[in-house]
Amino acid sequence: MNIFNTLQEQLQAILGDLQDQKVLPGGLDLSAVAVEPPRDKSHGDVAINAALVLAKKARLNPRELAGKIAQKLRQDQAVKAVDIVGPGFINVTFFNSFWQARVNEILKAGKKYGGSKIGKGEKVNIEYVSANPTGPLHVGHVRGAVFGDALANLLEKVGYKVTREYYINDTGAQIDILARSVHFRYREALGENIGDIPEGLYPGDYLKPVGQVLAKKYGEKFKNAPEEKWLAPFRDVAVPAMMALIKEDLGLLGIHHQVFSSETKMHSAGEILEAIDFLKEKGVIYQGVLEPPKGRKPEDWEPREQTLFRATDFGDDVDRPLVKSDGSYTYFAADIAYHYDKFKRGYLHQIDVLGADHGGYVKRLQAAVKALSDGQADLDVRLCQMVRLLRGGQPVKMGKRSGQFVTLREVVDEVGPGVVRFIMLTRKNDAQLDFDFDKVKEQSRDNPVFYVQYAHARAHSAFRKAAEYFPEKGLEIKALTGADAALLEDPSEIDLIKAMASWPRVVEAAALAHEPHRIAFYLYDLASEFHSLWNKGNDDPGLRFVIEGNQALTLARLSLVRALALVIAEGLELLGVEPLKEMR
RNA sequence: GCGCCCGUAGCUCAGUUGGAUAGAGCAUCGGAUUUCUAAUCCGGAGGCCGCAGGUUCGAAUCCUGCCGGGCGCGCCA
Repeated sequence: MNIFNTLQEQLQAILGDLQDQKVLPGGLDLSAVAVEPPRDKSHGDVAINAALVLAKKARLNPRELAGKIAQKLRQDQAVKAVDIVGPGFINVTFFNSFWQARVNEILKAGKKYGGSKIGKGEKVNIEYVSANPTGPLHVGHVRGAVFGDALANLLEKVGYKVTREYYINDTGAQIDILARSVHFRYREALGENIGDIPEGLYPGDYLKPVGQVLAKKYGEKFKNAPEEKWLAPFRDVAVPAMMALIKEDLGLLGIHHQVFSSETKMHSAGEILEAIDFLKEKGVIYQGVLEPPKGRKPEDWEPREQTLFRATDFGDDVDRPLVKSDGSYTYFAADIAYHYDKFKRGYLHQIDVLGADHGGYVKRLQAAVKALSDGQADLDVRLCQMVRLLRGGQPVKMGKRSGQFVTLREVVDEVGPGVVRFIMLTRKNDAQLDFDFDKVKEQSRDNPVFYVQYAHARAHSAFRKAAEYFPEKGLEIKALTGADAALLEDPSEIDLIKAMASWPRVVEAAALAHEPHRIAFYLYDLASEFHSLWNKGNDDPGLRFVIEGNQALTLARLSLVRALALVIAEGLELLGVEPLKEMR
């Protein structure tokens, strides 16, 4: 349960009563009324702004209105105090017993704790990675991959029906380059000395196996044949081979898409034509000439009449071309068809995760979705900024021309999947991120992954310790739910419970904002709260979790620790990180 | 020239979608270890939230204009 939502409902009922009693006018807009944790702990447990928000419309003094609301709030037995502070804030403080009851609630909810149904089972399509199938994934792809996957988890947690999708850009110039590169490897596999792979082609060794497959399949048939003979069949072998590589790479991070959509299919199945016809009927396609972009030297600019989508009607800056001068469709035309396809498959919520260099692409995509769905569907485009790879504070050099990227596999092999995933989510997606190999392997407070994992491991350490003293007593959740939570009296213990009580609210807010990094920050704060409590036990042995000879107190405290471990584990799993029970 | 993102402590960044006296970590200074794992904790110091206006009970957050940085700008994908 989300205590803030519960209180919000209570408050709405109170405001309804006040309206019935003509204290407040009817038909008030209550949407701005917020129930939230105050920043400052001295301001109680929950802050309510209702009086401030409503006073003007009700023509009342805010403090006076606050008094009327407060009076009703005080009738709740869990409420210890209701204070009216400053201009009219209502601060609610609960009895310890209210917080103590939360522990059992968390244990009973188990893995479901923090989940909700605000998604109402609605379908969401989240498209991420979508790297060109020309080679293995490199670091540049990792952030979007992790971000998209964590966001998918998060949306599922709050009750959306999520589809993880990958759009395969399996056509166009770079795929032809792939096929040509593979042709060299094919000749190599036939025993020819090919020397260096020419400039402009993909030089990577990962294409050698593809060459061998082709050699086995076609023998010498295409060895000296003209390109138009072999280009298509080589593409048909190379692309699936690259997709297999990519899926394998993603698997290293625990990422598995459910749907793979092909750009080629958009072209060949006439889906582009269908989408454009559909838009034509709506009158948003026309033949026209674009103005050259201002300010830049339009050296090779020639005015040209082309087929345009009236994107400016839907918030874009200029209308966008759909057909190239050679008569084929633009990438954008295929993308329109693809998003139309998603709409037809019933996705009214669509999310695209793209690199920040695609920022200029966002408006036209949203314009397209708006046009295609008559405004029924929404598209959120999340842009992931670059990751700077460092080693000991120094940038890792990557020869872009030689194709010597640091691969996803290399990164995962060196630091492990959990570390990669967590660190990628320690920044907002649109902020640049430093990834320092040395730092992320460090085992200190500097390193948020270890800090959080260590808290989880410490919790399990307490269970192990308890098992020494109370071997006969089950310490599993079932036994702990019978513990007497009233024994949890220390302010630090109550603080820890409060932190855990806000977990559902954090999950909900992170999901709605499409910001999984909030989970990482929350976990860090929660871990900090736990480490603090742990250390109190060092200073004052009476505050340790395991108290020899006092089984009741030990059980109560272990129930708290168990709840903590549950929340951290669930948070880590949302991020796709495996919680560790031991870190020695 | 236009559009999007960004500007918060010396450094790296949060800031609960408009709340109260702006918070963490690093670095710095001082303290806690016969430990349920000190891989941790407690405390001090550190701020014109880029600048200037505006909106209102209330602005780091919303609006406008500047300054500074990043990305992008017809037939690449």
